[in-house]
Amino acid sequence: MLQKLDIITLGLLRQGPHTGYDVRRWLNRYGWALGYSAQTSQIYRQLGRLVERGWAASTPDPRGSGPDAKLYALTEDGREAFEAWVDSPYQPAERPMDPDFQVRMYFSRHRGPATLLELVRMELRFRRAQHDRRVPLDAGLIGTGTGPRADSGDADDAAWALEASLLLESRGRLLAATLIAWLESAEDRLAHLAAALPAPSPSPDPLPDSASRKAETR
Amino acid sequence: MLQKLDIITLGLLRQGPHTGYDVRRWLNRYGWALGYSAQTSQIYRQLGRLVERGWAASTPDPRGSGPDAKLYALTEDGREAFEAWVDSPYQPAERPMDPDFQVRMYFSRHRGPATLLELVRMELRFRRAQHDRRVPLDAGLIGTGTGPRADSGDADDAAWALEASLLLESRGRLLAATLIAWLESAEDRLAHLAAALPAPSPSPDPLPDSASRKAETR
DNA sequence: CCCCGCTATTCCGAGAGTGGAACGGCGTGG
DNA sequence: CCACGCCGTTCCACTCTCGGAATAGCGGGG
Repeated sequence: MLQKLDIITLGLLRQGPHTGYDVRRWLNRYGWALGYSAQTSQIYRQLGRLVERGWAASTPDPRGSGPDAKLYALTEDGREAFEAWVDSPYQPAERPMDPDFQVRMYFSRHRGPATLLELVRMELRFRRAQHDRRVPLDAGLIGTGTGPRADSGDADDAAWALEASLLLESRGRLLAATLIAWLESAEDRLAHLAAALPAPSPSPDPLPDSASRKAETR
Repeated sequence: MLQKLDIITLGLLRQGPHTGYDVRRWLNRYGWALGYSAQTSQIYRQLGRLVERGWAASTPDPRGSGPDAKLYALTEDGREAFEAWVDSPYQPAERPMDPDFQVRMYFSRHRGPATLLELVRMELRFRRAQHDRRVPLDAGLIGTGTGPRADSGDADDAAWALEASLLLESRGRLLAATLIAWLESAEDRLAHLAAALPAPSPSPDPLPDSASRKAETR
């Protein structure tokens, strides 16, 4: 199975040849929107893996300063593997905040609104069902039966512990509700767009180039 | 350094002896509030690690059905290691949705509101700063300069790609804003509670027992 | 003049996590 | 009676990820 970093590297290389450093810069800057980040070492390892699998090839690219850069470009196999992934079935992740969905959405967008609409709908269905299944935390705190409590502190402590847990639980519920709300509005938007332009076609877009360098948002 | 699962197992065992299955059940049920989940195999491995380090000891506990269960209990060293972690400095994670904060909050709650208040404030400061540093995604899509664009599709495609990216970006911003809002309200709440009860004291609380079994919320 | 930050890549050990599968006995509902 | 779900543990082969350090040359600011 293809991992997140597989997709990200393939997806970025699909837009044209890039160096490991380009990928790193892109991730440091925009990774937040995907909820993903990666160590430098990992990125280069990943690019190495792509070459091993024959999905990318690197050509040396001399730079004015420092060591030569390696420009990685997708091979035909790589392109095929990537497109095969886009067509592969999507299974929403258990953890709602995992990058899976965002990665899928970002790197499937060249297929047009209809594809994304389907994706969003699948995610929405899954998250709604998941949301309904949630068991309140306090049940885990209070306990409903058998075990005779060992040594519960005074009532104040128990009350405080419950309070704290409920606070934390509210975080989860709030974020889940927000996520669902966003999915709903995205569904709306995409439905309109899909109706407007029915024909999809692939097109590349660039990574941030060195001209717009500055802070790497670390 | 202690990992999340280290903390979770230590924190749960601190409340009294439990089997690997108990931990698994707890995680499946309530892990969502922490944004964390783990494979069964991993839990047992983790418990084994605790024993290796001398932080827990297991005693066989014959059950009516199936194989004997192993009841894991914290040792004195384990308790110390756990409390040392509670006192250790907290460094917010890069990725806002990583379980780090929630784990910290949940398993520090026995220290009382003041501790959590400090924790929440640290997290809040960090997330606000991070939020301000975000670079809009479209800058990464449009590109500002040097590289001559290879073959950009027609304007429609570019417009659509931007549209899709902005949609995804709005998800990130919305969730970040929601998270910050929650942190603010939590700060409020904790400030009140801390003012009300100044004296902290540790107290245990139970895992969900078998009486309240039912669905494991998968 | 010196230090810092940016570009750019490489290497490595350790262990965390994935994604199953296997086994067995009990109780329950159909 | 049979199937299924619950309880409970174990094992495995990877693969991914973490974290840090090392190297190097250039340019700019103080």
